[in-house]
Amino acid sequence: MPQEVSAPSIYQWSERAGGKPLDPELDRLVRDIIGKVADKWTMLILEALNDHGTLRFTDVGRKVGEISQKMLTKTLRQMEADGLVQRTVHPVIPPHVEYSLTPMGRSLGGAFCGVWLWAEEHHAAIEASRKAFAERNGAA
Amino acid sequence: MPQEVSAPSIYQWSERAGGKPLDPELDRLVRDIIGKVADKWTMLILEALNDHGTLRFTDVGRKVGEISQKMLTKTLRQMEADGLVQRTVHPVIPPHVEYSLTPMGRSLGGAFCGVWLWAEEHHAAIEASRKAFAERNGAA
DNA sequence: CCGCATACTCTCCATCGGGAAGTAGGCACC
DNA sequence: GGTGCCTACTTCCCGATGGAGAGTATGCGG
Repeated sequence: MPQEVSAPSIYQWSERAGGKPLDPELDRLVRDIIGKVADKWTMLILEALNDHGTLRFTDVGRKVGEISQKMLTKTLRQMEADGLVQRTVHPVIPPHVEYSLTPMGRSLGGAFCGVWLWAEEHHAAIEASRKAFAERNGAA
Repeated sequence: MPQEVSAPSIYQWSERAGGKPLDPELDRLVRDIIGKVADKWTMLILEALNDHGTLRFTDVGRKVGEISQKMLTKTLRQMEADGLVQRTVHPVIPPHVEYSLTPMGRSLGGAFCGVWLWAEEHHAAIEASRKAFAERNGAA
């Protein structure tokens, strides 16, 4: 896939950021962050922890619903690395680990709020669009 | 992974939606939508089309940067099905296909604006957190 | 005839996620 | 003593997905 190596990417960002040009390295970093956090599981976990405060591993899974232990582990670990959640390990057996949002995690949850609202407002339109698309394309 | 079958999921949504209870079927639909749109490529394509208006297939790819033809095709198709983009086919050879945002696509782009801003504001903190996490965990 | 353009489609292969089960180790109960 | 329970992961098998690269159709121009 051909790729522009000139300013358009910088132009994009400068528009959104109100005129502040960003260098390609920062551009890559922001994309990496988006690639990590703009993710269904991250969003659901942010919501679960935002709603309930501090939760243990299995409780996070319960609140999120329908997530494999593997994805839960993976996502929580990424979020911990990114500084979105705080993981507190108690030195006991059985293991006792708690997760809670950091202030940065909470602010990301706030940023995603509009997206959740958008999905709720537009679900009917999307469903209708999908139906029309399927009919136009003779899907099974 | 155990899963709660009772009200908590409804409780979550009702909080965000300001008291409006949602049924499990709607819950599932909203999650499906989030799973489809809360996605790096969708976000980047939304931005590219928002910035540049109408673009041809290869131009979308150029503006987005570093995306495989396969992912570009797949994502555009999903967005078309969801009603986020309009795909206009001209009956010519070589093929001439244009993509542009629908009003709904534009509104989703607006909803994601806060997330982009968040990533730009917090990239340094995330980078620092990742570094500290790597040191704490003896990563290679 | 050959090369070019475009918007996909296809192939090979590496990576990732789902589903299910395994693991460690203290505690309670029989 | 043996067994089961608990928790937070880790591991295994296998199908799904994405990356890289090339192929495809077809009219036009040199």
